[in-house]
Order: sequence, then structure tokens, then C-alpha cells
Amino acid sequence: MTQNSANLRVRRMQKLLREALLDLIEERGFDALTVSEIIERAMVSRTAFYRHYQDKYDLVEQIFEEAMSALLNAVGELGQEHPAEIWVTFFEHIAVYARLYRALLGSKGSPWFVRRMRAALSGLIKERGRHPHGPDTSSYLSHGFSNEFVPDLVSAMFVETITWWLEHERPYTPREIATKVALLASALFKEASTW
Amino acid sequence: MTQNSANLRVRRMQKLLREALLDLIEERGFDALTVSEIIERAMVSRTAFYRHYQDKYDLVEQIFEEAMSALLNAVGELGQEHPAEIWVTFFEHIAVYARLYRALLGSKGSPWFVRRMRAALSGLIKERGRHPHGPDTSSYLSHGFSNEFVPDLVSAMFVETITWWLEHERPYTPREIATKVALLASALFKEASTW
DNA sequence: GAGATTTTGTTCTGAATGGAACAAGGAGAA
DNA sequence: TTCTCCTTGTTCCATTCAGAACAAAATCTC
Repeated sequence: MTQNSANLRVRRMQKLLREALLDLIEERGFDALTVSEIIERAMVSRTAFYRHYQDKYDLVEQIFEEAMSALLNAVGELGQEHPAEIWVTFFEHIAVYARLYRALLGSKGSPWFVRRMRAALSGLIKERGRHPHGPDTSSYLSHGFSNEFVPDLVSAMFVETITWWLEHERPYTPREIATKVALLASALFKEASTW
Repeated sequence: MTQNSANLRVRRMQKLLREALLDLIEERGFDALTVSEIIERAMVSRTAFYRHYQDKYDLVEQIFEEAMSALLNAVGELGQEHPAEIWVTFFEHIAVYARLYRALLGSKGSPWFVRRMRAALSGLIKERGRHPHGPDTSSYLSHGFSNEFVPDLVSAMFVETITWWLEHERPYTPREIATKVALLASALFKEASTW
């Protein structure tokens, strides 16, 4: 990897592998996939695959990290004025990457990725919670996290919400679903803060 | 080109270029396209493109030749029992490659390819016409081609029919449209044979 | 129609890739 | 268990390719 992802070959391979991966997940489910299958569909050599990825999990990991990076950028550009807007931005992000998340979280997805997604969300919630002007949940989260399990619980709730939303053809707008789930999350944090 | 199209790189590039080409034709029309545009969309280097193709016409030519080759195989497997079946097979072929022909013959297509297609069809008709057990048209064609312009006229009619069929979402089955146009062609040849 | 901009088509070199072969590790069947 | 069969992950080398640069041709503007 000399000039990493500026390279046309690298970008092309990423694109081909991602498309092949999503196609195959939708067809046969993530867990059933083999590296051989993915590279055959993507028309990429085994040599090239292992030069860039450890295994199929690493492939997903890199795709996911790129998506999360885009999300964090979008959240960052939001400023810290309207904390509740974060979740709108978040669901807008989910909508943009709908195919990715639906494939990986849905019935053909993988428990592994569901956990991975929950972990990422927990991190986001905890970090935002510590922030002075964080989202709605900040007042509750800033109590010191005697019970770290509440953020984990909320993140699980978010993941379930995302999955439901995507599998039902997104019946609400990002703003609507964000508002709903943010209220539920607030209620949880409020309750927990009284402990 | 050591082992030509067995090569993964070559096959991949063909696929990428074809998809990019069809996308771009549908978006902007064939005539407006540049090689630079096609290779950028296909994520293929200029070097690689010119290693395999002369220009954008050559790219289409190679795609078309491959399609024609598949058609001739299908026609060949048909045997010479039922001459009229040839045109059914022909329209079935058109249906399989519908996106290709629609892009190239339709409003976003190119006069150049329309002529190319007519030429290919004329060749097919004339060749079949000479055949002892050719299609319906054989009896008229075997008169000796004092008027070669009739096959050219019929091939133009076929191309128009194909274009209409594809641009109207194929309202008839291949068999239906083949039957109709074969009858029209027969009428033309019959008339011409009386000259 | 003249000048500016884009596109073409070629060349070179370093770098990435494909193919093949391989041992090791599962997974499944007899 | 033992025997296949498939997949994994690595290695090697020859081949192809990407990138850059370029002159010439074509196209676009004014």
C-alpha cells in the first residue's frame, strides 16, 4: 500500500468487493459467505484480497469504519447548538447507507455485526453524554455513569429501531423516527437518573 | 495479450467498461460520449483502455460481435428444420440483450450503430436466403438477388421493429413479434420475386 | 476564424495484480 | 474416527496496469 486509497486500483477493488458483498449477503446471508465466494463475484484475485483485508470481517469493518467516519463528520459539522439534531443527522446517515445497514443488521445479517454496531453506538452515546452541551440525554448521562449499562441498553434499542425502520421500508422520515426514539431514550435515562 | 479473455483482468475490464458505457449512453447518448468519460466511470486507466480498444466504436463493436456470436450459436443449434423459428430465436436474443440494443438503437443511440446493425442483419438474411432450407424468405431470395436492395430494405424494417419493440417495453412476446415481422418480410420478398 | 480548452492516443516506469501452487485447518460424511 | 472436500492464507513470478507526461488533433468560444 504505497499511496493507499488514492490509488485507482484500490478504490476499484473496494467498490467491487462492497457490491459483491452486499449482493451476496442479500442472497445468502453474511455468515454463510466465504472469501472465495466474495472474490469470485467481485472479480478480484485472492492475492489482492488478502493484501488489503484480513478476512470477510475485516472487509465489513473497513466499510463500517468509513461510514462511521462520514457520520462523525456530519455530526461534527452540526455544531453543538441543537443537541437533538444529532439523532436526525444520525438517521439521515442510516438512510444514505440504507443498503449497507439493512444487509448487515437484517435477517440476512450477522449477530457479529449487530454487536459491532451496538458497541459503536454505545461509544457515541457515552461520548456525547459527557459533552457539556450534548444531546437530550446529557443531563442524565453526566451523572457519572454509575450504571454504564443504560447506554448499552439504549444503543441496543437504537439498533433495533434502525433494523425495524429499514426492514419496513422506512415508514417515517429520519426526523420523525429520530424524534420518537430520542424520546424513548430520554425516558430511559431520566428513569435511570433517579436511581 | 497472452491468454486474452481468459484473463480475469480482461474480463473485469470488459464488464466495467460495458456497464459504464450503457449507463452513459442512457444518460447522455452515445454520440456525446468521450473515451475519457467512459474510463472514468468504469474506473479503468487510459492505458488499459487503449491496450484493448481503438476507440469507443471499437468497444461497441466488440460487445456487438460477442452478442452476434451468441446469436449465431443459438441459431446454429436450431438446426434447419423450422426456418421460421430463426426469427423467434432472434427476438429472444434481442430480449436477452435488451439493454444493449435499446441503448444503442434507441433515441440515445447512434446512427452509426443503426447502420452497423442493419448491415449485420442484411448479412444474416442474405446468407440464410441462399441456404437450401432457409427461412420463409428463402424461396424469394434464392431467385438470384438481382435486387440486393430488398434484403437491405427488410433488414432496415427489422431494425425499426426491434427499436419500436424495445422502446415500448416489449408488448409482444418474441414469438409474436417474430411472426408479425416475418409475415411482413415475406410479403416484401414475394412482391419483389415477381419483378 | 483565431485562441483556448478538451480530448486523443502514445510512451515510459514503478507498482499492483493474477495465477498457480501449497500446507494447514475445518466441516461434513461414511 | 478416518477420509474427503473445501476453504484459508501465504508465497513466488510473470504480466498487466495506473499514473504522468506529452504532442497532436479536435472541439468549443468569442
